[in-house]
Amino acid sequence: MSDTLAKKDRAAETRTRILDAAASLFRDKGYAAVSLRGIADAADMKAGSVYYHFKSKEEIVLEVLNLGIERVHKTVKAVFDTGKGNQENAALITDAICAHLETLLEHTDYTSANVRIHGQVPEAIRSEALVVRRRYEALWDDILAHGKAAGDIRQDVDLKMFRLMLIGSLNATLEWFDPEKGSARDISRAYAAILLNGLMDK
Amino acid sequence: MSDTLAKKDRAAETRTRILDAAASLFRDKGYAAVSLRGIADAADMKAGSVYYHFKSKEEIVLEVLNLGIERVHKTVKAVFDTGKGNQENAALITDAICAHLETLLEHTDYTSANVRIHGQVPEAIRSEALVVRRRYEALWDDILAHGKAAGDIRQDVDLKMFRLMLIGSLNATLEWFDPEKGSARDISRAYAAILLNGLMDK
DNA sequence: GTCTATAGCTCGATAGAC
DNA sequence: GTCTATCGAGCTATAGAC
Repeated sequence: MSDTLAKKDRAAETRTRILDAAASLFRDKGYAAVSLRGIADAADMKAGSVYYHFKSKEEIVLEVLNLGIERVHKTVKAVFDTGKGNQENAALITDAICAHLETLLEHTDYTSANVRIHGQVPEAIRSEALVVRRRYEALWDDILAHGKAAGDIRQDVDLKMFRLMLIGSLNATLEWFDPEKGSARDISRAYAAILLNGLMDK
Repeated sequence: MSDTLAKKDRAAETRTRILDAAASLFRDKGYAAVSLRGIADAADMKAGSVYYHFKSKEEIVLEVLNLGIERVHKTVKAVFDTGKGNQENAALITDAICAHLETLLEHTDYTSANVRIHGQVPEAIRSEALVVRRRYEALWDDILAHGKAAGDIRQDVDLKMFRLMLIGSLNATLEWFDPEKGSARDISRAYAAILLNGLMDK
């Protein structure tokens, strides 16, 4: 049985190697510009072998997309679950922003691949990926509703639009982030300060 | 001579038809997924004929990219030049945000194609397009410096980072904007209110 | 200035040896 | 489970007729 387990582990390890290679390439080049031969090369295999683990390029990209969202969802949810009982809302939202941005910028090609290529994949894949994405958006709606219920958020702000703006602006950092010019944590703090308090002096 | 002019007009008109078709397709499908046959189809020609007007797909995309930035640059610059002598900075920045967002969301496929595919084109094209893009970023640096000099902007805000965040968050609206659920103008006003004053009640 | 035809590649995916 | 070999399709770009 340990023999069977070892085999399963090896198969899973190869699958992961393919997915890692695909996520990194999709992130850098977009969906259409990445070939299965390119993915296979980066995973140290021949193109034909990839089809033993996945039945199509679309199946690979769907799994990359969903893993990307699930990882950031998990980290932000942990922050919210831990803090919602005992933190000020400003601190709680700041921590959630940091969790999203640090995962995106530092921890995984999957999350950044998701941001970059979600709009480029075939319609059928995009609508499947939207199911998982919507669950993450709902988490942010909960976080913001929690703050509004406590009276800490301006009553005239449209929270659905704010959530779209928030996630969009965090994801847009991917296009210019350079770890040599400032850490993900510093940028996260600065973003939170602007989003919570604004640009203008008063 | 009017004969010569008419010929030039017709040639220019065909060029424009190709660029319009390309901008719209790039915006919808990304760079690599759009073929020259697709562009030619949308411009009512055969693929071979496109090469009379452009020497490669890369030449087409570079022109689309640059026209996109130049159009938004022109509208935002007009707002700044008109308002900087006689408007409050909060109103001036709000108007500039509206000008950028309304051009992006309503007025031209070129600007939205630029936002979507800038990160997908071959490196040589991207670095050429960056020259024009940097001029637009410098305009925003001027707008923000003008506000800071007047003492209307918090002294602790890093304006370079804010400019990156601002343009990134405006461009990100492309991914979710739906004209049936709210006009570009309403979204612009809401964005400006959040960016200038923040989310939290005080 | 636009057409047809095609050269020369690369693509996703499959078949079958090992 | 990974390999080699290949099919059929679609790609950019070019050549040459009209």
